[in-house]
Amino acid sequence: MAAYTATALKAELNEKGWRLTPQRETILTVFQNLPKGTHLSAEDLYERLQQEDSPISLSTIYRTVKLMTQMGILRELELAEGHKHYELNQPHPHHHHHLICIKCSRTIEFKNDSALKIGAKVAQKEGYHLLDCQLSIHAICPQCQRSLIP
Amino acid sequence: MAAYTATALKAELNEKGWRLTPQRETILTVFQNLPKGTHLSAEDLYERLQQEDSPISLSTIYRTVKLMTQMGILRELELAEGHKHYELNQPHPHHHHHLICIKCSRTIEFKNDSALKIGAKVAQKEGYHLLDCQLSIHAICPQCQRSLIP
DNA sequence: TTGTGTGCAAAAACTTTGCAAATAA
DNA sequence: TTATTTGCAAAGTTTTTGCACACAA
Repeated sequence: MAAYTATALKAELNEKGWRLTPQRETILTVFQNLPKGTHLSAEDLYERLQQEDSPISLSTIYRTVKLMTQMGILRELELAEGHKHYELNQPHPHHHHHLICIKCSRTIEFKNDSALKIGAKVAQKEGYHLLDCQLSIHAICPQCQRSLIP
Repeated sequence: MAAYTATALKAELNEKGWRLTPQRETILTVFQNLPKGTHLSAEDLYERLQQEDSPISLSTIYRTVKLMTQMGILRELELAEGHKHYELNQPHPHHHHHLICIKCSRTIEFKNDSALKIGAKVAQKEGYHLLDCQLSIHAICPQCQRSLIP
């Protein structure tokens, strides 16, 4: 299941002088066990851990998701107004993009290899080290097109 | 210069029962006169209008950029931590994407027709009404790769 | 004339930070 | 041992909202 083990996480952290803590391991595990298509906000993650009786403070959650995003382990998604969502940053065959309704936030995931290739090419050309590549389509879903509510 | 006139804006607003106000017209003009590659946060726009002696309240600015984004006139960019940036949502030959350094926010714009085409195709297939399509590449720029600061 | 839009101030929502205690290496 | 990490509480930032007045249609 785990594409990325605690051992690998530890190695990568240590390489930069950071440490593997139970909190970091727990958070990684939560994301690895999430059903496909699920993404969590910091608050979601906080509540989920409380319910699972492995509470982690909100500060630590914010610090950890930021760290993991910068390591390329998580990706930060802008799916709805007001807060960010996170999901595992998966490699090629699982990598995907999002079509998002700006009215109701209904989101559809889709895969597209060329978008990913374009991203890799542009990053390489400019000498940037690629972390994540997202094709985000902002649109209005069929239901909201019909709705009269602004 | 203006790809989109005040008259066109008024027509589009009125169609939905909204009104063309001086504030809305001013904000559209600011974006139309922005040099290529410039994007403004709500606060940037607020300060700029103050300096130009056409002050508009922050609330109105937030309300207006949101409205114009939902109309497809502006696009909302997630270029740096903490706040959104806005720019004109321009059609085909001017449409572009962003390569963003997650450490220092250094941003490079690039054009890519296929990314735009993919976006249009996916939206159509799902029956969504397309507003904006952004290929966002999150990466670390050459300078920040060399830097030792975490 | 009438319902929409604005500005103000206050509140809300989300995220970050300082610090002392805990802990991974 | 010692520098990193955590949790807590407080603060910071960005954005939204309620309301009375102004104003576009």
